[in-house]
Amino acid sequence: MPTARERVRAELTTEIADAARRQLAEVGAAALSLRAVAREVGMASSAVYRYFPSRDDLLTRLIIDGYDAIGAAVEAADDTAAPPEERWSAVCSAVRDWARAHPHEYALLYGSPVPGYVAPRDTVPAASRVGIVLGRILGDAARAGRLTGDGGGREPGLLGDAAVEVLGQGHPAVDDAVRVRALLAWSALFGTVSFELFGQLVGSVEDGDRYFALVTAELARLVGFRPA
Amino acid sequence: MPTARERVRAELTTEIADAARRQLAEVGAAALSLRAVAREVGMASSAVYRYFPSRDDLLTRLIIDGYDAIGAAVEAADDTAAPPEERWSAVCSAVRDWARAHPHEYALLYGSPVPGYVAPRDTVPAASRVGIVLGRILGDAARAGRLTGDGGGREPGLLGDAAVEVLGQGHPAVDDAVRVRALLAWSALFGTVSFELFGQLVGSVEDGDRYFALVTAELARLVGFRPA
DNA sequence: ACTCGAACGAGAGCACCGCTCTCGTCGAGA
DNA sequence: TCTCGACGAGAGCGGTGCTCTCGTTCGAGT
Repeated sequence: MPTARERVRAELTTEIADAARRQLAEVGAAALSLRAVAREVGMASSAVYRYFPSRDDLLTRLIIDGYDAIGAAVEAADDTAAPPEERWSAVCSAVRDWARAHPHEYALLYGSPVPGYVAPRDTVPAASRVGIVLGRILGDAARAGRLTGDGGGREPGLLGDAAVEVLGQGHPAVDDAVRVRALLAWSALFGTVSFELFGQLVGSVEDGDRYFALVTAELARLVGFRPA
Repeated sequence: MPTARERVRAELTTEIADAARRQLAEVGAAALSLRAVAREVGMASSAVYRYFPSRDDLLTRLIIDGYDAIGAAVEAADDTAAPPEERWSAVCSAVRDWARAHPHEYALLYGSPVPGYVAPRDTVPAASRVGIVLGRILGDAARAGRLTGDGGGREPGLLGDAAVEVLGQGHPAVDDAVRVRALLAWSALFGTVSFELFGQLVGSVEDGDRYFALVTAELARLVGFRPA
């Protein structure tokens, strides 16, 4: 059971993180100032260091929270009773919607890493949640016979254990070629969202919604989902 | 003809930009310090402002130079005499190689935009070079009958004029569905490179070279290139 | 119940940053 | 030759991350 001191410490820690998240949403990660956060919560800047050893640690907290937030949004959007194609497009839309609602947080998660900053191991589980949802859709589709597989096999040394475990595990309809296509679809999804968010498609795409719908359908075809 | 004064001014401008590029390669964009650049070229920091009105203008110069550099690399890698599939994979590899050789520059170009920074119009032509090469490959393939098109048509309001002009123009084998797939392949290419560079694929992909080769082949299939 | 040490908040200070202003110099065109 | 603009240097302003020191306060062990 936590003592009173630990409780108020935890409260203050989340209060600082919340203020930091508000500032992140306003000015972005690179302009996030620990001193301004301290001002917002009414502390001396030096006092914040009792709770976060450095600005990078504060950012790490925001990164983990961000991965958890987009992971939760994606999980909530995945209706496991729906057919794979619909689940796939729902998950894609959830990613895009979350990114558009939280552009600075998205940039912090999937944009250029802050220079000199290396993600601690703590971020890995939270960061995996989106990929795990995709893997679950893939696995369910394979079990339901809704996945067009090559029926090939493993290509040793190509993929890591994490990818194999998440993507289909040992199901015969999911070989390494399918896994590569799934990773490609995942990368393409985030590439598309990033391009839209970072303005790389300005002048080329007029109707972002329609374009994105076509892209998700194309990616579903690539992964191998097929209608019942 | 430029006066001596203009000449030495231009020289000093590029010398500052070169020093900034060196520092960019070392510490990244967010940590790029105008004062440090000034120290490297042996000036007072205030003197640099005679050549670049602000740090953002210096970054803009680096961005334009970066787009030109990756554009030149891609153009050099495109052998117009080769079959479309080979040209496509060569261009993809050129993008990846340039990105791995200049990670901080790549992050500056295709990562999160520096907060508060909006790309001036000057950057657009340089930024378009890579896309133009892709469009040229697509158009050549269509003219040579090496492109599997839907034979559909335009979808008004979906794509911008820039995309239509660069991607296939009016060739019947290139309709808007093909253009969407080309844009998707373009986004997927940069999504893949970004994920590799920013560490999002750590643990999932062991052999980056083989994975990338498979990805480019898959994307070529997606775009519709077919062997002779 | 008391004590002692750890946790805490505040303040001053260091080195650095982007940027502005002023001032002396120097050189090219009128 | 004179003049005015371009130039470089320096000081300075407000901001940053981070450290150190100093009282205070609170809680756990005796």
